[in-house]
Amino acid sequence: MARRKDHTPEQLKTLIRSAAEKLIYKKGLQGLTARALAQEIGYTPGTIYNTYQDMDALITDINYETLGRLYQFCQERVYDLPMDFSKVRALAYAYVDFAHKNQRAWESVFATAHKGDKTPRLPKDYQQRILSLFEHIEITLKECLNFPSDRARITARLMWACLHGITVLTLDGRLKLVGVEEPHEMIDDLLTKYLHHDVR
Amino acid sequence: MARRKDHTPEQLKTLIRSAAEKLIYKKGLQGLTARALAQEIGYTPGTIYNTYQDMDALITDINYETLGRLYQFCQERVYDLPMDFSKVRALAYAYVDFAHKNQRAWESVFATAHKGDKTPRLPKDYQQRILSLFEHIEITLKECLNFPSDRARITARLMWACLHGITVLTLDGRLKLVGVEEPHEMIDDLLTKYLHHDVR
DNA sequence: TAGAATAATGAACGGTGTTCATTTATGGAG
DNA sequence: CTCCATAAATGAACACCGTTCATTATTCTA
Repeated sequence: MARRKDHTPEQLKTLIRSAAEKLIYKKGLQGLTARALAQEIGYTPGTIYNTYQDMDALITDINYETLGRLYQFCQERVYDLPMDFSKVRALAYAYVDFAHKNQRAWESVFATAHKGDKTPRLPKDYQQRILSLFEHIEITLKECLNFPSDRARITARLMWACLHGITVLTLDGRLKLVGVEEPHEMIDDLLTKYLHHDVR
Repeated sequence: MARRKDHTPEQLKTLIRSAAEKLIYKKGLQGLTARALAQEIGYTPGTIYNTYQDMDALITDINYETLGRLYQFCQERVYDLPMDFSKVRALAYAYVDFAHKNQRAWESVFATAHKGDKTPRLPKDYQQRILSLFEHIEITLKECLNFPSDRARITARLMWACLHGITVLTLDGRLKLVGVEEPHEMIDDLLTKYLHHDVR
């Protein structure tokens, strides 16, 4: 068949993306193959390549979507909280909670693909979305803990790195062996000591 | 041909492993394929499967080796340092420095393989080697900063998580965009605030 | 020296991403 | 209403991937 026009190009793109997200949710990145995806949406593999240049572009698109959801998730968790330390903590909790609730999608974002040597420069929108996450922490530090701008910048990045490490280690089933405590406890420990150093 | 016996089984295992490490060093995990590896050592793919059950077992073995090198690297960096904060800091530096010097190998260790759902329980030796790393930090905290045992345990894990996060974010070329400062600076910032909170 | 044991092979299977000539349904023009 | 240009979907094909295993060639043993 050809030109079925069951879907407009945009509908098709959405269809592909949501089917791909479903596959990642169920089986992880490994489960996302062109053929499985095609089967899922009732098309053949070739069709996917009319919409996305390659599977990598699709994955990047999904990761972009995931970053957006992460951002929104963090926003909703903290927007109505008082402007004090509890808001900073809630923001940190939100990050690891999102990762745990969306494990496979989150792993996909940070999977070290590194196909060959080419560092695949990410699209500008994608970069901007990452920056937004940093800015959110940065602003929160300024507003809630009265951090000066430069200090907030540095701290935001360090905080993110630590959160990221905590998340990786608590998510990765292989490392369960280290007896990691609940991530929230680790965050409490980190924040009360690291941040209060400045605050007091 | 058959039974060439150019190499004893052990020689062959070493040959395979070092050739595989070379491939990972040059091209990353993506570059390590059974066929490329066979070519590298002058055998055919089938031969590899006489030595290793599958490619995963080979990778696990290499990662085990890498963990050993990491441990030794950290030891050598700190063993002759005075028993104070500078030793703790040197240990943290050692971790990120090793990761940067052995980028591809380090990535291989922490690559979220997750083939399917099966969490591939790691060999006992492998687990022990990870534990050794934690213990090294733990002991250092006790000896250099007079941490009580339980506090050292918790702090060692948190410290490792943060180091890990810092390493990931500074290594991943895709995330260069966040303007991460030198990892040493981040570590200084983290340690002086987080650890000194207890020390003072 | 004959035969058993074993190391290495390489063809084959089912999987992957990707390309592209071909086919086919459709929207518009005559 | 018919025809055709256009666009959409196909599916066969290519070059890879990990893995298996009957076969082959070599060495060791008796």
